[in-house]
Amino acid sequence: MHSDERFRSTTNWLLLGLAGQELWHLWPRLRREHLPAKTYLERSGSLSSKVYFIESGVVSSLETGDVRDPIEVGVIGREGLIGTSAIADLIPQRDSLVQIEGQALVLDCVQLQKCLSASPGLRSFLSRYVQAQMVQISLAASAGVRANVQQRLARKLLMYHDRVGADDLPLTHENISLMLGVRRASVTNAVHNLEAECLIKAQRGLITIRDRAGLERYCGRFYGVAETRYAEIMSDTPRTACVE
Amino acid sequence: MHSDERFRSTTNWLLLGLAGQELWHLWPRLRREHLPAKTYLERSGSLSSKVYFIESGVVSSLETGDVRDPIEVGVIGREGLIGTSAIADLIPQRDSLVQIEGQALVLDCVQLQKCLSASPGLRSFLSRYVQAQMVQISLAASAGVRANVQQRLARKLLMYHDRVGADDLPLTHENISLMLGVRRASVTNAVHNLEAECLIKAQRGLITIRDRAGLERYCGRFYGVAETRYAEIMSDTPRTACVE
DNA sequence: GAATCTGTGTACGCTTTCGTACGTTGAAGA
DNA sequence: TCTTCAACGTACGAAAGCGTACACAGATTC
Repeated sequence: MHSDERFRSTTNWLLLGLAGQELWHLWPRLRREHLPAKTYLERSGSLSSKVYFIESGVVSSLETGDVRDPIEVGVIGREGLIGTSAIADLIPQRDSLVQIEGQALVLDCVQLQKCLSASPGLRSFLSRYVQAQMVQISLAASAGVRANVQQRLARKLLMYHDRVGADDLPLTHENISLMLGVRRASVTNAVHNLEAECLIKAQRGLITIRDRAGLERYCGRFYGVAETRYAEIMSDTPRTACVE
Repeated sequence: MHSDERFRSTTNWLLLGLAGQELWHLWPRLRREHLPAKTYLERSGSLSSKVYFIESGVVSSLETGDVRDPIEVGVIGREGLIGTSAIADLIPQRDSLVQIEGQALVLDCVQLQKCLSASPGLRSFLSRYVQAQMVQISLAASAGVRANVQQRLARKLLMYHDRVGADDLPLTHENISLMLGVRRASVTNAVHNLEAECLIKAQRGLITIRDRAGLERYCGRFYGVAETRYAEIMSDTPRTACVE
């Protein structure tokens, strides 16, 4: 089973976190797929047939509201999956757009449903992930109202940094401005400010993280909570562990 | 079974939407409880032991982030329940504060878990409700970034109006300002503007809806989407119905 | 090498909202 | 009736961000 072991390696945290039994059901049905930048993995309101366990790259979850002016309410990478709506047997409620290319292990929705029925453990695990996503969206709402543009930029960069696992983030100001829901010029300005504090370095279409700790300090209370809660929620000590 | 029928009446939409079988499991374990204003039904990070199927009144879901300056990311009334985190066997991730008093049918979390295990239909039904909540939070994030104070006020009033089912909303400017994350003076101003357009009438601690359609128009794209999607999600035609 | 396009720098007046502060009024308690 | 207090009205300078516009530079295409 040596080659099998190699085959079964992944960088997706959810799959890594699954206990043997659940993974066994799932694994044979997964297919690896490349995720090119600027492609949609799902669109709000359109039936999607696949679920993506992200292994690398970054996908943003966009609230389109009434279609125009979408904003980024979530960021998903190797710690998560695209297609949570399929868990509840629903069509997607948000757009999922690949921001930074990568790859994913892909599962057919029908197969997912089968696995969920067969494995209560998987269902409860993914339910917890859904809650983790709610936390992220919720904190995005909070930051959107209370944080200024610089802080929101810093927050976004940190979230991307977490998921890319490298200091170079291929992002344009234009791109960022659309996600944050601000002017492109405001982003340029904010980037300059962060650069002036030596927290990042900006080149054409590329932002490099220079001082992560500094960025976190800059961001203050708007970064960290979601990450801590993700760890808590996805750790194998749910509710019952909190009871005395 | 005449008296039994009477006993089993409720105004909670979720319970009303449950098919007979699922409701039978649930009903004997429900106890009616009064929800006084300004009380917390659950707090982020603290173990909660109950789930509330709201029958009347309004509860707001607050993202506390790092504790100070909470903001309202969701509004729950007779169409929903408090305690979605318990479905995934997790502790609450947000605060739930009773804004307008009412009553609820209350279920113990342990009982809920039993019912969920016994009834897959219930589980899938409540999973869908969780998705509906995500939609609401997501749209709150969108509105928080893109809408101005007046629009956000209008949105909030409409959401409360939906849930109260009457035109009188007992809300103070102070109260609203905390939820929207703006100055109290900004709310006073926004209230005046809506009043000037004869959309509402404001008295001390009370806002009366005068022209709901007008409010919706004023609010534009920031109201309606969540409500439509709630209906879609909770209707008994999930995914499969969308496949040709 | 020229043309073109995408990404970035920058500026200016304008609007919204903020921070702060103080005055007024309605309602409830003494 | 008087007091007290929560709720509301209002004001003013400051700051953040917007809309718009135009110029420039690196990269790509022809």
